Amino acid sequence: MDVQRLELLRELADRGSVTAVALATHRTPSAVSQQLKVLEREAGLPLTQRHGRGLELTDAGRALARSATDVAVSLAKATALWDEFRNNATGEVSLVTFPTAGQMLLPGVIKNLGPGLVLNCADEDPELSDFPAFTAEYDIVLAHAMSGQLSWAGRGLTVVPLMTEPLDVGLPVGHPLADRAWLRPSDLIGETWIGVTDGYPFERILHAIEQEAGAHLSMAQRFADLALIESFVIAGLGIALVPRYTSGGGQPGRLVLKPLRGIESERQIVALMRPDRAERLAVRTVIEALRAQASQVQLSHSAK
Amino acid sequence: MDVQRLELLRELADRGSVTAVALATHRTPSAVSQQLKVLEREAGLPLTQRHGRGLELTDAGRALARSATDVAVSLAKATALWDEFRNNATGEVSLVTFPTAGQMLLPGVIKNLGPGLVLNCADEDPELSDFPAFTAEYDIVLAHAMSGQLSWAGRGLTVVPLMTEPLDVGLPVGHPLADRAWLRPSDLIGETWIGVTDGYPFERILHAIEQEAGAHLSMAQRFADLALIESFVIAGLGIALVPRYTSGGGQPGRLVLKPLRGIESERQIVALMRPDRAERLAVRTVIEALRAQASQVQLSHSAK
DNA sequence: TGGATTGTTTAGAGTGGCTACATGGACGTG
DNA sequence: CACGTCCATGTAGCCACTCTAAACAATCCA
Repeated sequence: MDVQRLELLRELADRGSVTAVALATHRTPSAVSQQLKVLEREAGLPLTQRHGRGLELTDAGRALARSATDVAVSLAKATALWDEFRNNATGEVSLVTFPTAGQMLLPGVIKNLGPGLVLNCADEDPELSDFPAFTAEYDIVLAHAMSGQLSWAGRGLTVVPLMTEPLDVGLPVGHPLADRAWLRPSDLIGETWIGVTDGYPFERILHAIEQEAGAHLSMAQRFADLALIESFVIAGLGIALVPRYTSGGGQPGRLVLKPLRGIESERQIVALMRPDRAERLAVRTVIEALRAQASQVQLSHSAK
Repeated sequence: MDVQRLELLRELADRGSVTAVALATHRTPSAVSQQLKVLEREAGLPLTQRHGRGLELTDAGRALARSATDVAVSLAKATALWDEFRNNATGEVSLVTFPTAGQMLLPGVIKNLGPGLVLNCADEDPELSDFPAFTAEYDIVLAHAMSGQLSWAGRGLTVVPLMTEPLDVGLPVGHPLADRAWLRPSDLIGETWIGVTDGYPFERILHAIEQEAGAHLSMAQRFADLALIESFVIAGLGIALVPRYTSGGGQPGRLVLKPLRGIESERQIVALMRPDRAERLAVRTVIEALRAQASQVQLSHSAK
């Protein structure tokens, strides 16, 4: 049972097509196909079956792919170990983030990384994105979800919580509610809202507000981009739910944030990784830096 | 980091010399040496160092070898998984035993194994043997030790307890103590003893008897072979400590066994394995058969 | 039906690990 | 102290394995 072949099977489980695996592993589809065939002959039972013009795993194939993850993890632990012996946390680490988390965390993280450790970042619109799917492509995936809503459970991914960020109600300066210390769901009925795009995690909170207050919120607009939402709020076109630490960056002093009481209103920001990648020393170093930066952000806000 | 090379390092840790590794892996020493060199270059730090005319591992090498075990284990789990899918517990399993355990367990085990599963057994005199060392050569090592005396701890081996066997006092028919239901250490002072060879596990019990009774036991002979000891006891030349389930096989009815009270007098029989080998389906099947046979032996004795 | 996409086959080329043999230290013994 | 032995390591060449390239087959969609 060759490890490389097992790895190929695992990639197939993650990516779903021979061509995708070939692309990801810098091989031709032919090579992948041949190796899978050899693996199947060794196993003595079919691991894949044709489905349309594509290929899918059998139950045996899926089970084997899952155990291939364990192999990859222990192998990654071994290489991490010898990286520690050389204390050599170098290499490239790739990361995707959704915009606000990137703006809040990444500059500080990159400044604090030692030489030889290169962090390649990209951002991806969270609106329609399936965060776990990105773990095939990137070492670290920054994701967010409402607390208690574990949208990435059960896929065998490593999840590292980085921080929880309160979601406040954003108001324009001079708004009637702007001199309150905090707001309750019932205060918010009758206001015009700038909402988020369907499927966006915040939506759940808005529903909770409606439920708690026993009335519907009138949703004037729906946007995905936070800066856009804020500019609407500042312009007096409505109020909106905004994350506390990442709002008002562009136009400070013109947006008032009020905490919500009566319902839990916060999002959790986590790092998602394939378990084997999570073991790499370079990756672990970046994760540590992310956690440090996150707690620093939280600290500096609670100090104010 | 190639798995095969890691495996070679692990073998080196277990066997201590390049030549031994080469012999065990059906390669020439040259091939082993070359691969270790490649591994060292990949690691970027020395993993071995010369010691006399031989070779020994550095700290880094040892650490890496240890993590190589984890890799081997997860790999073995993977192959066991697909053996389960084919429910194909076939192959060869090698086993060493000390004589009495073999006589007690192996015939029944071999009879109950399915076709295609070949169990190759050997016996090894336990007198001078370092049981853990045999795990390099055999898949399963049957070992015994006094309860509470874990002579094989801390080597990263898998230990499966099979049974605990009481050690009784063996007496010739007609001996003055032979009509007692059980014996205490103080009863045994003044008797002539047939002892075991130095270093044999039973010795500890004899010391415990001396300690408890506050007197020395007179040790007439010291033998390693149990059948020899028994024949001396039957001939009236002394009394001896004998394992309850495996004694009297040759000459039934001429040896009387009496349980000891007042000190714990039993040995524990266990199976020792390298953790990766323990995961193989064929090995696990044999272990299951051993446990079943062991509990059957215990049951049939307690029924009498 | 024709083009696009996806997996598989075949033949050929390159790489990497193995064997065989030779070399060079380290130990023990006469 | 020289000799044989034991052990690890170089060197050259061979073989096996896995990759690429290109043709092929099957399916989907327009």
